[in-house]
Amino acid sequence: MAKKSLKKLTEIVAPDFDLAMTLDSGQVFHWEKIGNRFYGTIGNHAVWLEQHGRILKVRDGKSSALSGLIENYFALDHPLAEICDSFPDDPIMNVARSYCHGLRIMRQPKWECLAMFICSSMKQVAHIRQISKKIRERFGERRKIEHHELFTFPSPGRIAQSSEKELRECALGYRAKNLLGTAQLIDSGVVNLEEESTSSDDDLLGKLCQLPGVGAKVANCVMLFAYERLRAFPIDVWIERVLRAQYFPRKRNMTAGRLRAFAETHFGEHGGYAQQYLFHHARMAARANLSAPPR
DNA sequence: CTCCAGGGATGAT
DNA sequence: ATCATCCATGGA
Repeated sequence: MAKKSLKKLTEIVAPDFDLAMTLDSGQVFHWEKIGNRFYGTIGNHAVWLEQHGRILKVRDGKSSALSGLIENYFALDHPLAEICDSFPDDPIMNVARSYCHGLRIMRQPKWECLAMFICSSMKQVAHIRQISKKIRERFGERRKIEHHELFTFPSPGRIAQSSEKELRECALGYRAKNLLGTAQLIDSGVVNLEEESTSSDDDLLGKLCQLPGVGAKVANCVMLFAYERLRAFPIDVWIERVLRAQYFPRKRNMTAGRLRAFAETHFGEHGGYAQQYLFHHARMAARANLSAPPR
């Protein structure tokens, strides 16, 4: 009885959910796939997850059942069918919608999401994942789950008391100064990420854009992935290419501003979901073209 | 409005 | 083994 393990295996019913696609869609960067399992942290909890059809198996590293935490993190309560129905009915959107079945926009911890998207600027997904790993290993807290070692994401205070030099050693380059500056603003209380939960979309965008290293694209990612602002429509080069090619193939002088205005009205109240589906589909199509290039 | 630094992985030669 | 490419932000 004394030796009884505190670890728990939990099963969660998760219909309309694709764990692998969700974790590989460029919204989160620290999950590691080993065999059929995905290892990672949710806040301070280390877990692994395994999907079998509509069942999600979850192993917690310490104790306590975590179904509520998991359901919230992966937004299993989002009415996905309704959301997909709200997308515009046009050819590229229809392809993306059927390709991305089960892809959900997660609810990530705000600071962790903000910090990673500051690090993401001018980087490709593979490299962002390495930066995430290095920051965690160097500044995070160690957690063990079975024989695996995972690290939590360090607090703003922990980053604030590090140095630009140390951060540069995590391959951040010029982003080190931005991450440090933002961590200091949050740690000192000048900016309170939790308090902004009640701000309007416009106010939140404005607040986020005041932080060093945060422009419109990063701010919109954080709004979408951590503040559940499902209208937020981040426009990066992938999405810009899709919008230009699919909706304005012959217009040479579509400015960035006009594209943004179009996106905000065309994709509706769940524009962020539509963006994520277009983004993921475009990336996967490009990946496929590497082995079978056109012509 | 345009131009450009910036860093490290990844793909091409 | 080098060379080109990918890319958000911020400042000139």
